[in-house]
Amino acid sequence: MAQVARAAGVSVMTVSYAYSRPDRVSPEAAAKVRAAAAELGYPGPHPAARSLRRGRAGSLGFVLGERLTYAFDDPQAARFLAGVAEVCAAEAVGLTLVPTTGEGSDVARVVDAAVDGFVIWTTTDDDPVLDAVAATGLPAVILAGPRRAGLPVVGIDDRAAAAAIAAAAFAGARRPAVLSFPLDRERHRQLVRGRELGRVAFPVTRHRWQGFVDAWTSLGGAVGELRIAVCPQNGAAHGEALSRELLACEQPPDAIAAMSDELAIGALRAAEQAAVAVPAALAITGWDDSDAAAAAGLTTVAQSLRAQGVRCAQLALGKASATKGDDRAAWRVIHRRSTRRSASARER
Amino acid sequence: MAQVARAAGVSVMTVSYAYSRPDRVSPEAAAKVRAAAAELGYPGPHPAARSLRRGRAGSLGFVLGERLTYAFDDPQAARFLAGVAEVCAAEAVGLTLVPTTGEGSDVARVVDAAVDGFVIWTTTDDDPVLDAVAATGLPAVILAGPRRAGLPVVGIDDRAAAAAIAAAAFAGARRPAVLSFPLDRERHRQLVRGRELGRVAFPVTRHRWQGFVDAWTSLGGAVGELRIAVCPQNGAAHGEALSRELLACEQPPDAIAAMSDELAIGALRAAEQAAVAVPAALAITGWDDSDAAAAAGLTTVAQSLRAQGVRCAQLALGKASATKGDDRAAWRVIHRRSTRRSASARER
DNA sequence: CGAGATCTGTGTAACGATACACAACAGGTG
DNA sequence: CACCTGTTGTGTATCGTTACACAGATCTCG
Repeated sequence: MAQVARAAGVSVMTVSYAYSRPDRVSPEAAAKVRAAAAELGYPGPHPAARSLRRGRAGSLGFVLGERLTYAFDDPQAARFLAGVAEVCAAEAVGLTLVPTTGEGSDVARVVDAAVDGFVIWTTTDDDPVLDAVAATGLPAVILAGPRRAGLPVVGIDDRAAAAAIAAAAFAGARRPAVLSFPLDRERHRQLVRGRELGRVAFPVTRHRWQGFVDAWTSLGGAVGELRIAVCPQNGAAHGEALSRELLACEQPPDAIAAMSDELAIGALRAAEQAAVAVPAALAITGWDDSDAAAAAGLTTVAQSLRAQGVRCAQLALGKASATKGDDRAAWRVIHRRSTRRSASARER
Repeated sequence: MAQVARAAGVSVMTVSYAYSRPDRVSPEAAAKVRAAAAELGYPGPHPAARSLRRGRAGSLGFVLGERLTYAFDDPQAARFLAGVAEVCAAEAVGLTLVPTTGEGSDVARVVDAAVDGFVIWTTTDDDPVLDAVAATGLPAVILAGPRRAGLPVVGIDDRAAAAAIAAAAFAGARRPAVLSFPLDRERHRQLVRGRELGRVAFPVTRHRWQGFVDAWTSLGGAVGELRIAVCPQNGAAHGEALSRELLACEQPPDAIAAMSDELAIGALRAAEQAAVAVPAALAITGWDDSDAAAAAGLTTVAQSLRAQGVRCAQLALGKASATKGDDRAAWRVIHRRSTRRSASARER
């Protein structure tokens, strides 16, 4: 920059202003600076130096407990990130996906991210990444996730929503089952009975599970009767595989509540292959009201992950102020033909 | 850092080494530093300062000519980004999505991104963002896009692949049509005849179009007979809407070659609704071999955008060296039941 | 016509860290 | 015991900007 200043016959500050606040310099001076810069091949202010001096990075950090590619493998994450990205674009701020591998050693990397705040994808209660983020002292918002002193949480009331959708799924059922997200980072794929579940490290999974239990017990059932199929990841293929296992059991389920539309659509496919009638012999519910859910006629929980992404980003960038307590987003159950609507209506 | 050094009774350099190269200091010194840092609430080295001094940012930039949310709205972009993210995670480097709105003024923002290199999503030939990226002097790789002096391009031979898939789509057809990506940033949604196309600013769209023309003319047809439906964005809903328009014409097409599986799946839906038999009355082809294409029995071009993402990221991070000329990825046509396979075989 | 407001240009002092070179000391070795 | 090697700790210089305060020139307006 000093060289450009010399070549242009002006001071460094004039050069600096020519880039960062063009209205602060005369058109002539600006022209001289541009010419000198072009001559010398000066690429403009160095981002790191600018960021150091200004005290802000011009980017929002996004953190997952999972390995980084998860952000693009899970459709729910993509919907959420679209909302985050929307705000970033509007504020002319970058979106930095902090590199994570899903192993423990990532903590240090969080600290190395040049960002002005963090949005944290829902993770386990004890994820060390949360401590690392908190240690930076930067504003951070957690999606639907574990609560951490001082950090706002955005999300819906998963337990209540789960109870509401499960009421539709389980009405008139005798052998209910659940297609679940992972319980923790270790146990990834299995079939369990409701009683044998043990500790569930992911708060979202835990809350939805609790809601499903609420619904079933309030219909007069026992926790032990609920079967739970844990899918290793969100995705129709996983839902299909686990549903096939469920349907191959001696006493196949007659109702499946899934924690996402993708898993539920997998269940629909498995039912079709096994020639099981939906909803007559098997009621199925999803979660999220994706386009595919609408096309498939799936009863589901409508929530806008995109809107929640927007909210998280605004909070993390200080463009909105936090509400007292959690930031509860709206949700509602959408009844479609994958559940025995009339039966459910009769029961009430 | 100076404060921490004083509190710990060591020099600043010892503190610095304690964070960046723990093996360089004795365990005792490291412990003293940790203790002092915890005491003072020192959050660790400032990323911008570190980045300024070290001369690297620890992040890879991703640039789209479109508005930023496009990265999560287009399934193809998501697949590609998953590959990019994979490399970033492995190299412990961040992935910074550079904010763009799709308008002209974004150029300055590219320069403000603290990154070590750029991966550029396919864009128009004259996108000013390309100049801005080139001006930074940082390594940059363009996906399938316009070629720019010095910047490597990664992609498949779109023209050849388009000719190959269109041969399958158009075999035995009399009224061929194309479901296209946008032609340029202005004209977004329309039905055109092959002749009236004018300049196509997106190289990918142009090359595929040329390939489609190659195929049709080599079957003895004329360019003017080819109809082209320009979809405003990649997505099944757009493909469906435009296909409906095509099928509602006086002389509906009997073959549709789409530039993506998503568009093609929209065409399949439109055909179903209009009760048009596929492939008997209407052959349909896609592009990309997504899971949905396999499920729908769609004839398509298999290419791995994820692998191309990996390649781009490695090149941009200097983890692989460029080949001479373009970096051509592999592709092949997968024949499924959406085209008249036997007819096409007979023709040969 | 003079007081005040506005515009434009300048010098200095940080922002917070690390590369490098060197010093001090420990231990191993012939 | 001199010599070499490896380990650990330390100062200094520097990375490239921009905030701030101030000075001079020009403009505005009663």
